[in-house]
Amino acid sequence: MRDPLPSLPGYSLRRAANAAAAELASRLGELNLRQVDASLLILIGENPDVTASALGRQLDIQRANMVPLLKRLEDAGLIERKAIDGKSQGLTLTAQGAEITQQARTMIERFEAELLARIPAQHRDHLLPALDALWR
Amino acid sequence: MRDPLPSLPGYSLRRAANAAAAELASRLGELNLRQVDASLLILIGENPDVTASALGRQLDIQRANMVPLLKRLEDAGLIERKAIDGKSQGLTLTAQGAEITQQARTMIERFEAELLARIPAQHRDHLLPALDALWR
DNA sequence: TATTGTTATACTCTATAACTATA
DNA sequence: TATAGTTATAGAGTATAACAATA
Repeated sequence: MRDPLPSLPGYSLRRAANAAAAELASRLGELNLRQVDASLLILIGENPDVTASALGRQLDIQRANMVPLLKRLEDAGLIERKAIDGKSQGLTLTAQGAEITQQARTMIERFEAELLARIPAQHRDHLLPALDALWR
Repeated sequence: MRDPLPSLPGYSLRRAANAAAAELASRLGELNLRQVDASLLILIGENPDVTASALGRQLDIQRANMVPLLKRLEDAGLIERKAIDGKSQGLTLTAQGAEITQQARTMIERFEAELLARIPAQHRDHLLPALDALWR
């Protein structure tokens, strides 16, 4: 079939992102985590007592949508909430959450290394700077 | 906030793809098209009498999900179906569909050019080959 | 007045299973 | 037996509006 779409960077960007996301989702599934769960756990681990609102701003997730995401992590025993003041809650990893987060980080690092390994060497180091220019 | 995620190519891939998709969606909205509509119209224009199943295979969209997509394009008067044999239907653009498709292609080409222009020159030509290695 | 956390809700996208009819 | 088109449905993901309580 004639298909001019793959020559478009924006189209290839979406297809590559979808392919990578599907593969990572499959691997993180072994830890009963989705990508967004892993992102939240990593950020909470790096920023103890961070608030739900701050996490949402960092990940471009709206406040209202953070509620079920955090509830899921809390129900799984991976994070804890404690009141900072009357209206804010600080989030931290539980011991179990820290352990799962470390496993997820190891898994993600391996995945990222494998992703890069698929890219021909002469293009490899250009991917991240090029992507950064598109969203940061 | 400490955030190690942007250093991960897979994460940046998703963020860049989302940012690009949101912007293109906004522009195509002026033509009352979504990205998937534009992709379908372009492929149908390039491949007259293509079947719904073949389109789905090319775009990794399942047969069942093609039904509402094509119905929408047909209801908008952009595509037509005519029986190839007892079970297959050939899809073609209507005159109006061809016109809208041309407008979409012009819009997309401008968008793609602007995307590439944002990437520093020394990285620009590496993006598409790097992405291709991740999904093709 | 702005922000935090929350509830409720709706819409889109996608995945799965099943069915009919035809090649 | 495999394929094309379709229907129905369920699950994610996301967007919007509104509310109470607090900074």
